Amino acid sequence: MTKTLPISQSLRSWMDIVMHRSMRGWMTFAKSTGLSMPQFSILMQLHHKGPCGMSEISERFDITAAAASQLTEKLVQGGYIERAEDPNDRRAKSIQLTPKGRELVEAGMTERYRWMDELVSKLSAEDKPKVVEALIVLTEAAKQLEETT
Amino acid sequence: MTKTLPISQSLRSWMDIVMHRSMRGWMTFAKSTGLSMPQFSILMQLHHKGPCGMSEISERFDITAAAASQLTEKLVQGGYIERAEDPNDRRAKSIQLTPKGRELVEAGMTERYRWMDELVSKLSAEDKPKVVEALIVLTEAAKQLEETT
DNA sequence: GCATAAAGTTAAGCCCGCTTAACTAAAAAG
DNA sequence: CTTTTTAGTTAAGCGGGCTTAACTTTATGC
Repeated sequence: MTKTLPISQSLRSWMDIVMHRSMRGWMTFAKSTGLSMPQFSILMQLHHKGPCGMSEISERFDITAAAASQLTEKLVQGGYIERAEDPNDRRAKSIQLTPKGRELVEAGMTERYRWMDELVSKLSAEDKPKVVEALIVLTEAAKQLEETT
Repeated sequence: MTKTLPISQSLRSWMDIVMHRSMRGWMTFAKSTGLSMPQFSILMQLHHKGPCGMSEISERFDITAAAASQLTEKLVQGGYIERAEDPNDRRAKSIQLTPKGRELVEAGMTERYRWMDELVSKLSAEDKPKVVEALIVLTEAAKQLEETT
């Protein structure tokens, strides 16, 4: 009867606990840097997807071009990103992280990873390989889903 | 040499992809409700931890009592929460979700769960039991970690 | 080549979250 | 019973994000 405890339920439990934890950690870190969440989110986006133009920022975050421009301006003045001219289209600007920006993002990730490492340390030796296997499967599935979206 | 692909790395990959996805989903939903993120976060907190007083809000979100008071005031006016007097301590107010508030939170969760269900549908029949097992192990470990913190 | 569209920027104005400071009311301490 | 502490509210003011509107500059369509 409980042979296969519903998989979706186990996923939900896991995600609930993890999201709660990570979300708070993320916001706390963002606040500690003195950056607002929108600003921090832009840095994260640049880290994940690499350099991009203004228009992509406004699309991604669903804000007007004006808002994107103003947000990035503050990040430029903070020294976290730089605006370069796109040689192919001189209207466009290529936005990318500066070393300082990259450093900050990585510090945030490190913080998040610390919790994960503590989590791993709670696992028994025999559980670990199983967990690794499952995580790889899940990650693969998630990537597939990203592509189709 | 690659016998045990580092477990922490597989966890990180998984978390990276999942956080990115969920975070965006969460903010998008919050925005669609017309509530700000701080407001929405308070509703989520109430849902997870149940009714609480003002002081707990300000502690949790690391804001002053004044800020907490103003934020909740807006949620009260929106009809999402209600402030009741604590009979034991007439200074204190017990804040809790109204049906409307609960509905909204649950709609948000449903949205998040939809993605997970799609994910599950990508898994092969033979992978599922393994994944369930691993998730249970991970959830257990995470709970242990919560307690000690 | 000229009109139109596209990529960004700038400024004015709005709402919001947050803080400090001054306050009310109830509980605890003495 | 008075003093002090605790829980919460209110108001003034700051800075931030966002929007609209007006503008500049570069690319494209015909």
